[in-house]
Amino acid sequence: MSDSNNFDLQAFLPYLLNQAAEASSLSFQRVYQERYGMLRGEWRVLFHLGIFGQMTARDIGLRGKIHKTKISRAVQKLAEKRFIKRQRNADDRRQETLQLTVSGRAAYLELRKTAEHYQTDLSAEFSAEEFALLQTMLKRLIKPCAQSPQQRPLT
Amino acid sequence: MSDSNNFDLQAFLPYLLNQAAEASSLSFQRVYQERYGMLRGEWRVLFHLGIFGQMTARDIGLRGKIHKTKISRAVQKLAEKRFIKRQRNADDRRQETLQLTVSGRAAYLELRKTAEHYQTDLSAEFSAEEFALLQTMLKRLIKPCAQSPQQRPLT
DNA sequence: GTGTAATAGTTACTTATGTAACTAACAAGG
DNA sequence: CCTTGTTAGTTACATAAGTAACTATTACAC
Repeated sequence: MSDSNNFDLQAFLPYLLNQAAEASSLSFQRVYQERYGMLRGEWRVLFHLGIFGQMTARDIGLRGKIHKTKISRAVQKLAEKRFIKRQRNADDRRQETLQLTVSGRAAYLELRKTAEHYQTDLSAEFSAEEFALLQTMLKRLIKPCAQSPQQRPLT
Repeated sequence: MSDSNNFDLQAFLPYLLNQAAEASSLSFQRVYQERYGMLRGEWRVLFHLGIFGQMTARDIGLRGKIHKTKISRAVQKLAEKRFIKRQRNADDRRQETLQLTVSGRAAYLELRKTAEHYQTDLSAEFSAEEFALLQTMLKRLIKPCAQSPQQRPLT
């Protein structure tokens, strides 16, 4: 066994997950990229603010496990696009409170609708039970592997 | 509904898959990176050659859906490390036949063993049926999204 | 207060990678 | 042959992103 050539790369979970993540991202990516000129980090920050309201960069990083330099850059781009408003916090002047502008909220709602449709399409591949199980299993995979604060390149 | 804040980012499949892919890659990455100084593209090429024997860069790209420039760079690195042997094909002198050297095969076998252990650990989180279903579902997600030949950044 | 440590966020530097342009080799029609 | 088109693989250029160093601010001990 230690020399037989029977390793199944297509069954190796990190590889499989990576391929699935790539494949499942393509269509959605096209929308936020071609329509709003956003990168991955940007839509993620946008969604965090759309969902949770005003947050600091730190909050977003903790919740989304995103490295602070990625957030810093995404925030700059989103501010240039006038999608978010930055306001230094009076209590602690190191922090900045971020929130969506009107057009930022519009972009968020538009992208959220796209995401919902996309999710519907993806889930149509499976039964409701299967899909729910898939989500549960993925969440279980995420938790135990205590993710390092720094984000690393994928396998 | 179009303005309510109930979108669940943690349930959005491209996001979930991405997080799961990242989390599940970390430990394995540590091994191939710290032990062999390899990047993602390199272990993938190494595994293709370990599993399928000699191949051209083109073959690897087709099978693994990896962009040719990534392969070209990975092949260079692996050749520098003396893990693969490159040989111009006599029939068609554009092509190069790649195969593992003895030390390349040793690295492959070592990493494969690591991968197998790692896979075992991951699968221990679930029942055998659940784990098999997870793999099946991921494969189904990969197929329909006809992946573009160029690899794109993840969502 | 004063000094030390910790935190929020930015920037510099290096490396990685996608895109497109390129070289070299083959194929096929004339 | 010679031209046109295609393919295997590499390289150049621009952009993305991780690491570490940095600035500014706060917290805490003394």
